[in-house]
Amino acid sequence: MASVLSRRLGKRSLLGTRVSAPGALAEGVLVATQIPGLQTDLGRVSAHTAPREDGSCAPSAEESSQAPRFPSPGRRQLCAGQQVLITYNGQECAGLVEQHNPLSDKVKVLLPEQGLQACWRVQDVQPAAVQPPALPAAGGPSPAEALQRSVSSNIDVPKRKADAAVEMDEMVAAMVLTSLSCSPVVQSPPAGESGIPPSRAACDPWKESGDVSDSGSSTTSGHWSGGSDISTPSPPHPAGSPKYSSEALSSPQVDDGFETDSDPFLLDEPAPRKRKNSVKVMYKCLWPSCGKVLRSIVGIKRHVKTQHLGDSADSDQRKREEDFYYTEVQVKEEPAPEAATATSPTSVSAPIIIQQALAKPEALLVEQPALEPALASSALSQSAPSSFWHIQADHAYQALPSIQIPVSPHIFTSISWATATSTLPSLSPVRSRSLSFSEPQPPTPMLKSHLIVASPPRVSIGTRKVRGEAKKCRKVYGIEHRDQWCTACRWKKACQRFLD
DNA sequence: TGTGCCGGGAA
DNA sequence: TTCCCGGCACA
Ligand SMILES: [Zn+2]
Repeated sequence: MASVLSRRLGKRSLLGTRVSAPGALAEGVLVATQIPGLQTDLGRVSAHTAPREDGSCAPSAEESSQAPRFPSPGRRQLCAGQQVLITYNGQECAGLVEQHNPLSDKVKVLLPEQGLQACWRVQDVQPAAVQPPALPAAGGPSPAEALQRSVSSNIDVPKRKADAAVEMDEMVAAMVLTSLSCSPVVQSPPAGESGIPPSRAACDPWKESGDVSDSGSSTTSGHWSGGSDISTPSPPHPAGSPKYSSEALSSPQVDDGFETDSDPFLLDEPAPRKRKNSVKVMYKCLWPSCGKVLRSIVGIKRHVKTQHLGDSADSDQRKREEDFYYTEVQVKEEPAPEAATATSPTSVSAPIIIQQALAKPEALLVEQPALEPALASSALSQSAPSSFWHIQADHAYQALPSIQIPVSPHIFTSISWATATSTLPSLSPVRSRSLSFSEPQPPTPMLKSHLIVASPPRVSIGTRKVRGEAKKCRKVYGIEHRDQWCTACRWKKACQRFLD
């Protein structure tokens, strides 16, 4: 377990890196992506900044552009997303390369400041990098530039080789083709291993991807509660491959704690929102050179469509394509390990309860954060696995209700990364929430609702508890010595002194 | 029939 | 909350 724990932690910290990775993928050449102004158009909804909280993807998201580091000295190859300066209206303005056609030597540049997009000849476009700091024409350094400059200095220059990027492209292309030819559901991770680091190769891609998003909410201790994934295909998200690799590149660390479980009950649950430690779902662009992270699915789709697939996304194919270029990532908004301290009202009310001592540490540390409040509290208060507390104090009877409850198996929840969402039926939504138990559970769905999982399975509602054969106070002391009975017995309640 | 205890009610 | 008891299930 310990290992799991540590792993989990690692994962957590990892989160950020991963997100920012995409940029890295591009081998540092191209990079960032959007410009604030531009984004407005694309769906500003996204809080590109959100991920930043953990310092993760700050740079990659937007303002930053590593264009300055653009290596290619010789022939100018502009990459999408690269920041350039062009002369517009006799003025130099910063722009973003959207597309570079080497054949015609035309560069499609987006001018966020002007809010337009146009084609320039390559000669007319110069990488922003070349510009001396003060250069930014008339008005002095454009805010965007300044920003970028400062930010870029912090960016970790990706170690990836160019060929890796190329492979990525191929992979992606293959991916897309594959996806178009067959149902995404059936897809299996393409042999895109080429771009995947060895460390990664050994791991189950799906798990990997799943974990990525889930930051510490899942637990490895569990098993696939779902047992047989009803939707075997679901985990394999179309975008799996691209994403996979991109993440791999950025974060060698492996995460296998991920579990998917297509429990029908949970499928449609707005899990992310409910998480105590609020896991934010973001959508990351998987385009090889783009690491854009948007908050809304619509935004990301639009981004992919407009930025990578071309605006003319009208064909059915196109529409689908975009789905393959983004993935859902989950960003932990704030680590809330303290959640463990939050106790359920019931447990609090019973001072006698000592369960903390027996509570599995990992349960508290690991799953707790992932649990939704209701679950969390219940699970917490009874984290001692199937054990009763024998309270010596006669008055323990009062506390009985809370302690006597056989501890129900821990319920861990984890969010598997999901790309497709319910809005994309064609892609077979893979969003799922998995539940795992610390103890083996019968495949039978014992959870009618995740909210009631804490209810002790042992005490079947409506059925009387089978009377134990152990002698109770009444028998032991006899009616004549009723004063020696335990309180419970005196009150005709379940004996507290002689537990079964 | 005795025992164990749930559910409910009175103080 | 504390205490008591009706009444049911079970042995
Ligand atoms: Zn007793």
